[in-house]
Amino acid sequence: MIDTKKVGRPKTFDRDEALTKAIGVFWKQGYEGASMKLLTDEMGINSPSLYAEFGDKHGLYLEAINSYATNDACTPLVALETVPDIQKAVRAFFEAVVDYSTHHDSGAKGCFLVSCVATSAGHVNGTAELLQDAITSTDKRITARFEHEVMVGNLPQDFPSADRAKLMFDLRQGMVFRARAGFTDDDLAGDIDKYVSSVLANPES
Amino acid sequence: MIDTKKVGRPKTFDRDEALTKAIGVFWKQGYEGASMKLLTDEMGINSPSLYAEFGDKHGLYLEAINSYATNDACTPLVALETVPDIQKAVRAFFEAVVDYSTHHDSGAKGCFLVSCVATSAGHVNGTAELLQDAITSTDKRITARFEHEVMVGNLPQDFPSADRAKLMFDLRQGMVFRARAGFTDDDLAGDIDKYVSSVLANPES
DNA sequence: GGAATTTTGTAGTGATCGACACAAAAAAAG
DNA sequence: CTTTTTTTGTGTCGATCACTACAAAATTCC
Repeated sequence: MIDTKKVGRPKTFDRDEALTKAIGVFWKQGYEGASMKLLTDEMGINSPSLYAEFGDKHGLYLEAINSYATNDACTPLVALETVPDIQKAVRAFFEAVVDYSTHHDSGAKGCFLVSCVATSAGHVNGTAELLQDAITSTDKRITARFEHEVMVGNLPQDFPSADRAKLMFDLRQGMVFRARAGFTDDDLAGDIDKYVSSVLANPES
Repeated sequence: MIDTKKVGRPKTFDRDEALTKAIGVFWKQGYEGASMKLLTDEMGINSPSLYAEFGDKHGLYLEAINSYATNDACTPLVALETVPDIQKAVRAFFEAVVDYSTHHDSGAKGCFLVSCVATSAGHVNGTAELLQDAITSTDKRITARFEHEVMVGNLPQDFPSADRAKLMFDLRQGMVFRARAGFTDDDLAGDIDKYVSSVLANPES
């Protein structure tokens, strides 16, 4: 019953597709730099449709952040959580980060949260809170994977899961920052080996 | 002969002070979010003075980036380069990062380059290049300090100076990102110990 | 088929954007 | 004191900003 018929003229756009397009515009242009004209042109709808669907530009922005945080931003996390071997899993995480920060479909470089939302956290209502949530939940998901590996004996008992999770996520911000500045996937790929080693290194006595 | 008398009505503002104020506005609001009204109000000058001094908004922005890159952004680097003991030097670097990303005079959080310029790198001419330069030169300065310590025997001969420099700088981006999202100095200070250890850890066999 | 409902596209709204024209003001030069 | 030079403050430019009023179009309901 998903595509239930409704009274009235049917919409000519898909909500999620339009939201995805909006993310790309915000990502490239920033919040204020993403004008309504740029947004509606890229989303393929007229502005009255946008306002009827998302309220206003600010509402669209918050929805874009939520959508990104629960989709795009998660692909490296999914890689980390699904690859069986922990060493390969951490590698897969960084590889996914490098890949989408240099080759995203929208053409934008870096990370939407780091390269756009972080800026708006200084002055756009509600964005700092969403950022904090995204960071905290990511820390926890990475930590959970490490703790699981400790429990099954693939990482030492004294492995500091929470600390290394933060280290791993913070290293990611550095990589996507470089990607935003114009470094290529080849530039960044060279760092992955060392970063995997540092993340999984045995705790020093 | 610095304060040489010149013909004509004297300026009522100091160029560097005005530029510092402008950095604060861009940092908090982003490039497009920093309107001429916000800028001139904060800088304490009228717009014709701003245009006479900096050309236009874009010119002011590029000068702000250069000024920041050669002043504020360098205080952690100076700490790293001046503290004799390498362990304490790396710690001082991170402590400086935490301090100014959570308590900058302007009231802005995070890092101007990461939280504002990185966003504009997607669409404002000339900014991506300045970012790349800042990243590359910082990598080199950190590397130089490590190489020196290797030479004098305070770090092992096989210490991967360039790799650890990148790791250290990338970790920094993660910390300032957290600061921008609203994490406090206390939140971030707890990570410093572990990050120093990871940066200076002996290479694994 | 006609009424009801919803979305569409057109064409704007006042407000604010970045940028500037112009003349008064304030200094040195002659 | 007059001239020259430079900066100041006021006022405003056309363009673009986010946003919306309105009527035609497209569907279901009865």
